[in-house]
Amino acid sequence: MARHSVQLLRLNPSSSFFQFQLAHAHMLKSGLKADTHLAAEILSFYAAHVRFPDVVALVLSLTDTDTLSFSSLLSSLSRSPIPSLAVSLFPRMLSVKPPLDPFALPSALKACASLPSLVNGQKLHALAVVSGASNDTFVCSSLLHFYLKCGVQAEAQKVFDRMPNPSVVAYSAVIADAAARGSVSGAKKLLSKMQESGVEPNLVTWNGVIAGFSRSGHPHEAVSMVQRMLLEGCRLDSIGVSTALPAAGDIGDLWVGLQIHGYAIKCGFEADHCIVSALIDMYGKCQVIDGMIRVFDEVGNMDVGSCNALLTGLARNGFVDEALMRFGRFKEQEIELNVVSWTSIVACCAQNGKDVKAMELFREMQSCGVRPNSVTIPCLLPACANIVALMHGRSAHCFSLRSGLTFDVYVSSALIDMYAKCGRIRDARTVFDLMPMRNVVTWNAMLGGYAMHGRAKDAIDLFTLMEGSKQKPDSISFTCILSSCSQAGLKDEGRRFFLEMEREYGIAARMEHYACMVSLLSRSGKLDEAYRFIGEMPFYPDACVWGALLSACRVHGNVQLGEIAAKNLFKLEPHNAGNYVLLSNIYASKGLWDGVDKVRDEMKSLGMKKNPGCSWIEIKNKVHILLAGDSSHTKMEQIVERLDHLGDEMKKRGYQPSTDLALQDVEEQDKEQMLCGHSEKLAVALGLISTSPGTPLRVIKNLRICGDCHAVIKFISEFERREILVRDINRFHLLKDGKCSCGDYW
DNA sequence: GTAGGGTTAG
Repeated sequence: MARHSVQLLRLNPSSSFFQFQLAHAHMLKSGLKADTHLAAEILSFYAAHVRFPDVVALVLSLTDTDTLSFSSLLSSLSRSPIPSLAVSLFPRMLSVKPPLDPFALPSALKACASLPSLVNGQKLHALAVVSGASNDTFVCSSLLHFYLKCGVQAEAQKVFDRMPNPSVVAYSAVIADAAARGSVSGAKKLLSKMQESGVEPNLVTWNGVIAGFSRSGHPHEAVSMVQRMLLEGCRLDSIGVSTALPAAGDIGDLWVGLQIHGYAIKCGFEADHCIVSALIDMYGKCQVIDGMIRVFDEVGNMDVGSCNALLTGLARNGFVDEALMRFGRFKEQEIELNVVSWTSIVACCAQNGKDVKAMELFREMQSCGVRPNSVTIPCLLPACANIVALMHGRSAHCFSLRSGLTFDVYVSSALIDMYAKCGRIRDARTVFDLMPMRNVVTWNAMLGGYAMHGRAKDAIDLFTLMEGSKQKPDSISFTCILSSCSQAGLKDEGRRFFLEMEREYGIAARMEHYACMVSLLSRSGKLDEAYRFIGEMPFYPDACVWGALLSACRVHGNVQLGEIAAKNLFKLEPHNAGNYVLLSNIYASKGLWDGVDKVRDEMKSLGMKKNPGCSWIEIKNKVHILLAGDSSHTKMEQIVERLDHLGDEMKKRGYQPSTDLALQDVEEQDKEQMLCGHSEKLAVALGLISTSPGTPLRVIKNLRICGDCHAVIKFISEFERREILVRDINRFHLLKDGKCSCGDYW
């Protein structure tokens, strides 16, 4: 087709999309040398109609692109939702003569930064150097931004250092980056240096440093920066307002928050979606529920961001049902809920004991077509871990693998924790070993897993590995290793770690470290030493410390120290019935029934009831709950029958029930009956009758496993040839062939 | 026609 026939198409801005496509098609088919005028017309049409892929297709099809303005093309493509399209034009851009339009580089770098694509950006950097453009202010600040975005701070620093007179933009970028890395002094020094060299910070500088401090956990610094910018004559713009509000919320200073709110109203910023969300968030963090709801209700059109902020604010303040109710209403109103909305509601449930609901919502979000991301998974997994829903946890693992989320440290750390808490310590270790990057949370999850499982040797080996790695142990790592030593009765090792913590790592011992040491000493029989240790603490011991001593007194039958520990606990935790029960058990084990009576009377007069024992067991993807002495389960008759049968078998083998563990002073036979009703035994029996022979069982209990149940389940593991895993409040017991992984030391 | 800053989920 001849050129004139194309022109016959008479393109003008009001031509239809079809006409433009037709012209494009003719150009391709006729193999015409580019008619730059026509091409430019088609290009601008495509760009104006957000048809960016068509733009690229057209440019790539042109044979003569000499006079094409790559800088304007790249500029619009780099700001498009698909910046990779800009990158796809690079080869063509480099082949034209003259090779480089000086205005094209910054846009091209912007595209590389937003992807981000380190390799392509580095090529552009090289090109800038070769073509002598590397001293250009625009090119330098683009390079700076690109390297910071790719996380290559050293390169960014080099670019900055080579700038003879850094611009405001360059200063702003490095200052914001220092602030975001949490370097308060670094950011402030740069700010001073900038002002000394005669460059005044502008709104972007201030907003950047405020956002950096706020996100890096320095909200006080962020707020003081707001005050400083005001003193220096800068006023907050709408972006500044939405940046400053989360910081005000984080320091919980309602007065600051109210002032910013008032200012926002004065400026007429109330309609800004980001500001509305930030306001709701601020009121939520300051626990001003009515303020939060008022802001939400006053916005005319519903924005997902403000809905999400409201859900989080409600959850944060314990209004879980209200959050669920609102969430349901948002769905009915057909608000386009996004991944943040779903993650918020999953987190809300998981953090407030609604574990099953959290898992249901996780499934629902997927069926609504919303893809969970690297934040959703760590929010969900603790719910699976809590109720040992291994199948659900595993399916979240599969999802993460398929979506490439396991590379995220938070996802994998949460997986380690989930597997460990579901009794799959080896799976936890596999996840750990496969991780390309680990942070302190990862190491602690694995160490904590070993501690829970009583695998002291593995914990010590891993701890040694950690000491030799780049990641140094923190206070929590030491809690894990001390707890491992305490579980296994490794007195000398525990002492060594305790000393090493302060001497070599400069970590001051906290309450939980003392509690571990007290537990370590007292449970290995050194009760007096443990008591002396408490006396030498640099601060007042809390309930965990006394609790460790009290439970060791029960194991060793030490009445005198038990009474001292209990007396302190009654003062610290007047409403915790568990402490009364423990003391009573100590008396009962020594046949001191007067003491038992006294404790029972005291409990009665204080209106206290024993916390009921409760166990969970997952059978075929369904979680069953069993309460001590509760006969409401539909299969209770069969459960009791099975336990009776097992009891007979045990008696035949000379087994004696350990009756000293029952709370009350009752007839021997009744005591035996009561022990039968413990929830962990009921759960195990339910597992036995509901699964095929040989299936391993996993049970969780809300309290410490009772000594009699421990003995009975050990027997069951051998008699029924079952591997039974019991997770109690403190640790795991893996019962197999009549033996327990805890070595009867717990 | 070229560079920089915002809310809500861990």
